[in-house]
Amino acid sequence: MKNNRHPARHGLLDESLLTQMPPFAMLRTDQIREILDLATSRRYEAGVAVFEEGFDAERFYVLLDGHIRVVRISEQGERIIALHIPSGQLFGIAAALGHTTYPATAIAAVESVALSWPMHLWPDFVARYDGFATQTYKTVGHRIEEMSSRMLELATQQVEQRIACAILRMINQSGRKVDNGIKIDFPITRQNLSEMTGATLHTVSRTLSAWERDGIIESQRKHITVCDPHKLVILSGTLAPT
Amino acid sequence: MKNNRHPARHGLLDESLLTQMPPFAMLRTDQIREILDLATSRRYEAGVAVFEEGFDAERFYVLLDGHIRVVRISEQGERIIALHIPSGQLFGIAAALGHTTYPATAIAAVESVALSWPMHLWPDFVARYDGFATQTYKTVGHRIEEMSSRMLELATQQVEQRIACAILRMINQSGRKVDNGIKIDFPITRQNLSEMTGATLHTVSRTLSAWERDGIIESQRKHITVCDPHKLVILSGTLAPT
DNA sequence: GATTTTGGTTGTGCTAGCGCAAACTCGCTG
DNA sequence: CAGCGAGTTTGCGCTAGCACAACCAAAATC
Repeated sequence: MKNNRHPARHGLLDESLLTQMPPFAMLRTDQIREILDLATSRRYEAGVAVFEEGFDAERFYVLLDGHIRVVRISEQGERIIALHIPSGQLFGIAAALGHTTYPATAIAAVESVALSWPMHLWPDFVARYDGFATQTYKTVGHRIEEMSSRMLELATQQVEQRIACAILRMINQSGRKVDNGIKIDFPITRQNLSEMTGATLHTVSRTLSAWERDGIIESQRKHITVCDPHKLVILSGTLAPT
Repeated sequence: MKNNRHPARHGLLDESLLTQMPPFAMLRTDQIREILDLATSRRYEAGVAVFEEGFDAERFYVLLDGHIRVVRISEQGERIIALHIPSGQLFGIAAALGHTTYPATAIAAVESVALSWPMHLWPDFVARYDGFATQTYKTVGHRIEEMSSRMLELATQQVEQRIACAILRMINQSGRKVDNGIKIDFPITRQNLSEMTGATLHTVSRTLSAWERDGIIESQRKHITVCDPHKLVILSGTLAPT
């Protein structure tokens, strides 16, 4: 997934890009060709917003490479990370759920590449491509489940457990095996982690320091490697993060 | 909505029952007749579970009358209320989002009546009845938005603000105008409110007592009337509850 | 390679809200 | 109508985690 970082400008997109992606997995090559011909491809620098909360939901996206953070901001300016989107998934599909504007902001966590289509093609996609709707709604289902689990955590768990859950979740979704453990393969700062757990970055930092002392994790700046996942699960209160 | 509490056993259901409900609003009478003929109607006592987390998602439901609480329980036995379903809405539609089991428990908050259909009819409904899918996914969209707002609250707001948000939300969704203000038209205990906000029932009780002293609300056991919604909005930090 | 920026660590109060405990009040049931 | 159970109120001490603050270190920029 990390290769081929600049897949193409229009017309040069390779069919194989979409074949592994759930929403398109069961389509024939010629169908994928059609879809690609309608797509706009764009690269986003790390930190750049793909779309912003409140703006007209004109397009829907599929992430080809990279990682997206879905973010909401409270009136007091506090930020939370509602969701992480790994590559291969659809995002910005709010309009398919009846919204006219994006209900959250999508920010590239690393340099990312996404295809997008104007929203008016959505009904065509659903009608024409078998399994597209099903796969999409499955994705929605997962995200709902994840959100409800996170609500449960926020409402009932201590900060330390919430941090553990957040890390386990990221490992499950985007962990890469490395020699000394499993590494989260996109950058996360303590600040980010605090925005995922509703804690302060200070508390997060203290907690991670303690875990590092105990050999549970290793962390470089912006990167975390879990050496002892099992201990983390214990700490998390085993809410079996989704 | 409060009349006709025992709409019927099979075969005696009245078409008019469904015409005001969004998912069926744009259907012809004969289509509604078809749908009703396939439905099972059942009454649920207050406190009874319509379905439970983890069980096979065999049926989907529409609430004709009453109120449903969607509940999740943590491993430590802590409960949270993820959602309130007012009458007229679909619920238990997890299978349409790719789940094979219900991801949460649905409990009747008051004596309630719901229709249900076996899940295998879902694809037919979507295919045959125009607008059914659209309306359904709109509902899903609202619930996602509500959940994400609540995550934002849980992560960033103080307990008092969260309680204010929770009450405002219920008022918007199911407030009934009464002489001294607006009343939430289903029973809520302090315990319930604590399960919605991730606070203890003690703190909730204290907060409501203070508000009652200040004339913002009036409360009887299991019932809350908001006398001064504006003050509550101020207290809520105006996250514009969804 | 000096400087600035961004991210991380750590220490020290302080307080919101929890945990525990006790008592009180409706409304129901036998 | 006594007794019970469910819901509520209130007091008190304690602590998890926040706020504030100062400092450190990697990495980007010039």
